[in-house]
Amino acid sequence: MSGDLASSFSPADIEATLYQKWVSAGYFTADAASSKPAFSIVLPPPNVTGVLHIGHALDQTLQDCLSRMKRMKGFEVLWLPGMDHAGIATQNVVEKQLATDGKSRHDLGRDEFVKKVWEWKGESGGAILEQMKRLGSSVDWSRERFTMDEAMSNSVVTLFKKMHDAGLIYRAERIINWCPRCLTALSDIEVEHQDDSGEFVSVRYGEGEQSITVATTRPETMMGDGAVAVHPDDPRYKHMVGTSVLLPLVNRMIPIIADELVDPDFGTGAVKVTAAHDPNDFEMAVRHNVPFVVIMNEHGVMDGTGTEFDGMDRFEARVAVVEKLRSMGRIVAEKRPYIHAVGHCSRCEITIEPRLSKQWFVKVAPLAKASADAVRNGLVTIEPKELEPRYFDWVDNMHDWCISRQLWWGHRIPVWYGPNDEVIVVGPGETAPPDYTQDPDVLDTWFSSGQWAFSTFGWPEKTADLAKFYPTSVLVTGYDILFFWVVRMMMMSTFAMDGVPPFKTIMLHGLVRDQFGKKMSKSRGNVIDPIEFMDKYGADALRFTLARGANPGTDQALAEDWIGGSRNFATKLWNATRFAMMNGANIEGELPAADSLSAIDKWILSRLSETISEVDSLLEKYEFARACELLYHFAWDDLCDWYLELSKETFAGTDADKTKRVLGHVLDQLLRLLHPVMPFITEQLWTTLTGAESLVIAQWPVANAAHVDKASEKLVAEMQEIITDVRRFRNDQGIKTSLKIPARFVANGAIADYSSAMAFVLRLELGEITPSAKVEIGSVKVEFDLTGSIDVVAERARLEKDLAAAIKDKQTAEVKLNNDGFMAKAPESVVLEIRERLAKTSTDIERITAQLGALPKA
RNA sequence: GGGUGCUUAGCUCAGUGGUAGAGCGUCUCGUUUACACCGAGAAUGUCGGGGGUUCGAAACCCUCAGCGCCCA
Repeated sequence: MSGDLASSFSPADIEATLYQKWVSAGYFTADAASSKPAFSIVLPPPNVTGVLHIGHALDQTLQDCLSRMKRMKGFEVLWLPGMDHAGIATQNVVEKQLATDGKSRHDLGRDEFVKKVWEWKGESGGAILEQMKRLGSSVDWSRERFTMDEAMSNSVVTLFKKMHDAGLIYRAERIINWCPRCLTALSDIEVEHQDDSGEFVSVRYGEGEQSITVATTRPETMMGDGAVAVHPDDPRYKHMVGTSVLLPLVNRMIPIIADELVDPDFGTGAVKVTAAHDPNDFEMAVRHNVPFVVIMNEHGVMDGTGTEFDGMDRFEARVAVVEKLRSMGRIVAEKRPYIHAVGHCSRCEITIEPRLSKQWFVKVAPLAKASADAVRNGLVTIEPKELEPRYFDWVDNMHDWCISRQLWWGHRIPVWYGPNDEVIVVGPGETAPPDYTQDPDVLDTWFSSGQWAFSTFGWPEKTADLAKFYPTSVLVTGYDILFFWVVRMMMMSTFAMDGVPPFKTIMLHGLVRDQFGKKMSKSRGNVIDPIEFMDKYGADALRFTLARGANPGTDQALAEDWIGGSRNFATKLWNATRFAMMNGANIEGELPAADSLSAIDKWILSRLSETISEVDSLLEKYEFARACELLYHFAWDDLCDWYLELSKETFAGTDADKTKRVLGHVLDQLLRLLHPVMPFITEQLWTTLTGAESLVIAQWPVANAAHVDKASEKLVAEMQEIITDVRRFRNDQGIKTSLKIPARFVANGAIADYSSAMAFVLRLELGEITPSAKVEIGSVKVEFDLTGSIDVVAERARLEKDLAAAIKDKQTAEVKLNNDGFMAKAPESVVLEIRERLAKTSTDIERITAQLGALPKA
């Protein structure tokens, strides 16, 4: 049967074929009518413009691990894939394409442009989904969704109307984040704050007694000032509150107002109030009836001030205004560079301009409260729990959400305006009166992706999918989008689904960083391309590395060397399975009864049983890293380095049937356990070993408690100690590993039965000998007949090192046992353990001392 | 400024009260018929500093220092 496995493992030879096999067999297709319990995950939809990056690879590896494990556990698993239409990002891509022909979207017109975007999507969009297949993601392709699909659109319009009717959507004139390049409003989360180098200028307003100095980073907006504000308790300005000062450049009188919002310790303690161009100023203006003076157009160009600055870009104007003020002697102080946080468009990086405009908003307070309560009441669990405070911090302090975008690519706002300013929301299947016109804007992308957990199941129709798979079992995503997407999913789902949140658990993982823990970025040149590494090392190696690094909620560093290490692990599995099969490992019939097995067989079954229960419980707790670590060491250390080695003597003999069966069982179970993390290689090995159809639909291992055998574990631990010590002796003595040494075991009890197994591993020739050297471990003595004399210096060094270690251990134990407090208060088991340690070290010291004394003088 | 983490072997990180661990790297030896993508052996840590609690602290508390992230 081993002929079925190539002599070396080549991932590229099996991956694509196996994936195709799984998809064709329909293993990933969920059945809503199934009687099995449901386990569902919706894939956080990647942008249609995106390519697979290492973060996706991590995210999907973890989701696939869970999906595959649950499938093996007998759940009806649905992992639903799809993509996000990514409004601004996608529109930008297509606009850029048009620009190469010197065209803008306006040259095409709205309908033509949207058609163009769809064309682009058909040709180049969604490359990422093909790349997912490389990873082995077990998603249900028959249910692939796109946030701009008609069904999604139906959901979006229905929910918009429902929210509007509930008073949760309103239209208002507010200061919003405006991108002067994308020419659209943005929500708070689409703005990235960076520390920029700017300037901080103090300008004197007014004349003589009636003057006040304001400090600002945005002098160019002063022509839009409607007031100057001070803190009500500020003694410097108290007498001026209620009076007016002259606003330079435009020569307008503006009032001095008092507002708590002003920080008297900041700058001069007096700030200009530019109601139409700053969110804080806007708030103050509303409180004090300060007029809104608009001085800039949508492109960020000065407009309507009636000064020479009209027509200048905002940054040009900033310089020019300060220059003019300086010539007028009105600049009191200047500070450059002044480092402060400035908002940038997350899509094009241009500086955001706060802009007064009429937009649609979601009133988030009641939604956010329901979302917070769902977690507080335990309806939804956040894993790891340490990230809960971050979640609460966010949902408890949320601003209303601006959802209208001045774009063409997206779900059009289902609002129509009548000739006399009537406003109606047109739901699915409804039509607006003929003389009405639709709002030209589209909805924020998050408004549709926020519905992903139920719109994908066919809501608002009462579908079988919805009934079976909502709420989803777990959401797996990076903590970096907790506030972007997760919170929106929570809010919209909980509202739409009558209080049932979209998932039972939110499992948050960290970011993948470079080998030094630095953020990956194009400019640093430290970006790891998952495709490149899958080509080089195989998908399983990449997946194993990522899963092994995935400690809950924390970032992980990733280096090519470590992926190489996982590839080595895959190769190890391959070779071990090949070797096992060459030796007749099989799964025929029942496992032999425990009392008929050797201690070595019983030991590996015991270790297997422990590994199964630990790995299972760790995976259920989303402890991927620790689960992988256990599997790695069970496979490499216990199975390969010890069990296979210790079994070689048995395989060389005539009574190997039971061991062949045990080995077959252990491999069978191990491959099942590893399958969720390393689906390809395990499938190949397991189907070869068992001849069964597929590991994808095989059963998840269940620990057999009866196999746990502490006595055998202790015995094998003793054997390991003996073997290690003899190896060290051989090594210190410079005896070639290939050289067989005549030797004899002097041992009593169970350990004596395994002399030949140990001798095989150690390359000792057992027989009656005249000993010329020995190694003693506890009560076991291994004597050797070395033809020449031994290297006394090396042997003395070895023994002295052991002696020193034993003396040190003995002292630590003595100190504890002589400590009255310890004896009085430490639990009995601990005291017992220390006593045993003392006894062991004492005999060790005696024995080693005697051995040292018996050594010939150098 | 508000919040929240982190500091353990050369690097990246596990380790929630009982003799300090892993992977990668390093050194020595090795063509032992699964595997050199391997095997065997070895070296390496006042667990950031200081104080405290405790019979016992890498772990719990206080404090200082340094680094990071999120939000403003």
